Amino acid sequence: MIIEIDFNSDEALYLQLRNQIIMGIATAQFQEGDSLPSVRQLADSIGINMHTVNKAYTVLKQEGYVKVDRRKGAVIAIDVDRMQALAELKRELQVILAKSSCKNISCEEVHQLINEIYEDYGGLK
Amino acid sequence: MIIEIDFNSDEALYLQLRNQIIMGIATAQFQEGDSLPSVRQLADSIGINMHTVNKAYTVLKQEGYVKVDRRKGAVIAIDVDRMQALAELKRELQVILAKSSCKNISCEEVHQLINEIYEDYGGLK
DNA sequence: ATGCTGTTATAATATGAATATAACAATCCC
DNA sequence: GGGATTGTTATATTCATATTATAACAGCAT
Repeated sequence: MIIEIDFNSDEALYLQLRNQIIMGIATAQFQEGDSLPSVRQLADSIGINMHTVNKAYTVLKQEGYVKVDRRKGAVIAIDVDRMQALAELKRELQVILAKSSCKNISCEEVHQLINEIYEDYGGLK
Repeated sequence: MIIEIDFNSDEALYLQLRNQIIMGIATAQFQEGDSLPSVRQLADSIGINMHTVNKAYTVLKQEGYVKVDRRKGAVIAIDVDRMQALAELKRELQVILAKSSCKNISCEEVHQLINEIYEDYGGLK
C-alpha cells in the first residue's frame, strides 16, 4: 500500500500514518491477518525515524486495529468495541456537523457526501 | 451559554473552547451579531488564562466564525466559504468513516446517527 | 552465527500549549 | 476629564508532546 506523508501538514507524522493505515484497512488494502511492514523498514522507505512509526503502531494497537506478534510484527486484527466506537463517532460528528451547519452545509448534503465517500471507496464494508 | 471545559481531556483547552462556541453558534445559542464575553471575563469565569481564550477567539476569527470589533469585542459573523468547508468536511469524514467501517458500523448506522444529532440539536439550520 | 524482528531505555532537540506580567491605545461610563 | 474596561502586543517561563538519534536486549529465521 502506498503511504504518503505530508511534511508540511500541521498534523503529527504518527497520526498521518495511523490514519492512512486505518483507511487502508477500511478499503481492504490491508486485510485481517496481514502484516504491516516492520517499523525499521517503513521508517526507511518514508524517510522518518523508527520511533515515529513505532508510535503509530502502538496507537493502532491501543485502538484495537492491530496486534503485535513477536515474529510477524504488527498484524491487522480488529478488536470491535461497538459501544466505544459509536460513542467516539457521535462525539466527532457533533463537532463536524456544527461546523458544517455554520457554513451553510445542509443535512442532506452531508448524507450525500457520505454516500460519495462510500462509493469512492468501493472497498468499504 | 454554558461552556464546560474538561481539564482531564487530552484536547487542548483553546480547541475545546473553539468547538463549544461553534456548537453554540450551530444551535443558535449564539446568533449573528452577538458578542462573545471579553477574553478576560471568560477566562475568569472558566478559571484559565486570558491568552488561552484569546487564542480560541483568534482561531475562530481565522476560520471565519467571528469578527473582532474594537468596541464589541468578538462578534459572531460567519464568513461562508463553501468550497473550503466542503473540502474540509470531506477530509474529516474520510478518516471517520474509515474508522467506523473497521469497527463494523454500517453506512446506514452513520446516516441514522447524523439524523439523531440533527434532531437532538433542534436548532441546527 | 548472522541478521532480522519488536521492545525498551535514554537523551537531545524542537515545537506548541498554557500561564504570568506588563504595557499600549481605543472605547465606555460616570 | 478620569477611571475602568476593551482588544492587542510583547516577553518570559513552564510544561508536555513530537521527532530524532543511539544503543542495547531477547526472540526467531535461515
